[in-house]
Amino acid sequence: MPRPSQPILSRDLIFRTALAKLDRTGGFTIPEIAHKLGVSVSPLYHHVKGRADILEGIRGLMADWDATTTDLPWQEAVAAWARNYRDSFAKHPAAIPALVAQTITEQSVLNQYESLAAILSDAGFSSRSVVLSVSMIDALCLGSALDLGAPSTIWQRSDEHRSALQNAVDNATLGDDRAEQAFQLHLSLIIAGLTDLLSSDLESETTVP
Amino acid sequence: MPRPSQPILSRDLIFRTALAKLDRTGGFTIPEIAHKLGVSVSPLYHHVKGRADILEGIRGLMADWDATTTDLPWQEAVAAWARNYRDSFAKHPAAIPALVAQTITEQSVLNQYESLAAILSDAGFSSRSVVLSVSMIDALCLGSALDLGAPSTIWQRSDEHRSALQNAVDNATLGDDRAEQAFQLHLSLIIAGLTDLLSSDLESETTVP
DNA sequence: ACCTGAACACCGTTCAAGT
DNA sequence: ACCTGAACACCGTTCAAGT
Repeated sequence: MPRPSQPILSRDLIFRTALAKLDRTGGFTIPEIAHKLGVSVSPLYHHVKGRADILEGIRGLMADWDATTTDLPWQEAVAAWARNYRDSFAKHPAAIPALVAQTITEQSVLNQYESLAAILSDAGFSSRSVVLSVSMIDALCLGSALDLGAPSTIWQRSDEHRSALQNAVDNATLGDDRAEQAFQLHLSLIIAGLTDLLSSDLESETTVP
Repeated sequence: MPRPSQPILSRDLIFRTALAKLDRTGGFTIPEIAHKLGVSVSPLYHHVKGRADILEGIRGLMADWDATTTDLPWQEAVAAWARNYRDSFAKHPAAIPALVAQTITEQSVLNQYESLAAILSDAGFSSRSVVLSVSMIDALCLGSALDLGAPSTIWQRSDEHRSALQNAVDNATLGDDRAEQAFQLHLSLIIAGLTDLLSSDLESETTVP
């Protein structure tokens, strides 16, 4: 059974296979991927540097979003950015813990942060406000992503003993929408905060006539 | 060299040793802990169920906070809760990725969430508002903790090419305080949002006279 | 009860050797 | 260039056997 002369492997194929395994089983292993692709383990290392490289490739797959929807008011642009980032995680919740443990090197993702900073900067935010805003939006998206990827056991009802939290969960009738609605509200609070930041930035600018 | 009849090992000792290694090197291994404690590997399993058990033990050590500072207005109680939770992570940034990947089973931590829900519930928040509020505060603390534990590479200056984000970071003069100040502002925004939630909860209550 | 030493079934990674 | 097969240095976990 000779191998086809067409190359079997590619970085993209390896990344997609790993992401699929991650989605289905919550983890992946180099031997698993090799087996799935019908090759032995070592040729994989001809295409990727190692496990960390594969994880960064997966990050790139997930964050591959459509376009920088420009020409929007900054509030909407920031909201779209955050929603997009969170949704890219939401589609692959099982991948989140693995990604979150690893430093971002994937250029496309770094570019996304850059474009967020540009949106704010162009809107007139001071340097300090840009840094604080990006930090908060980053925490929002990562925190919400974790809530999706490994939701706290606190949200699952245990009939052991009545508690304030359990009662709230039972009565809230939010169901599966809990994480989504919390994200939406959280995002709107941050945008309101950014609006205030911008106002005081513009005020102190006029102080220097 | 006979072993002392005094027991050498204990769950607490194992947890502390593992946390110390985690703090120093960013990871730990069962053989490493055994070696550090001067025993072989297997007796560890006489005290802990396995690696996951050790991680939960570490979570318990970290979250072991002083007291439920009651008798505070709910805004301050919530702020103290969040600060306490975040700070407990901040002291052990290297442990965060490992903890965040694992479901919480440690009872003391679950109790903390419970006490947060009780604060809100007692203050008059509706069930829905309690669930949304706890979700947001959870995301805030976890997101900020990750920012501390594995800060994005975006915050490190690379002289490659000028960018909106790099310029902002260079000019912001926030330095090491970036994560701290972002957390503080973020927290105040959420508390402002909770205040609004409570207002509408109380309004709709009076609608039913 | 608490320990030792050895074993098991895995990892990720590398390397000589084939076509 | 791309693959095979085997090896290496590790893991986490278990178990018979000692005291």
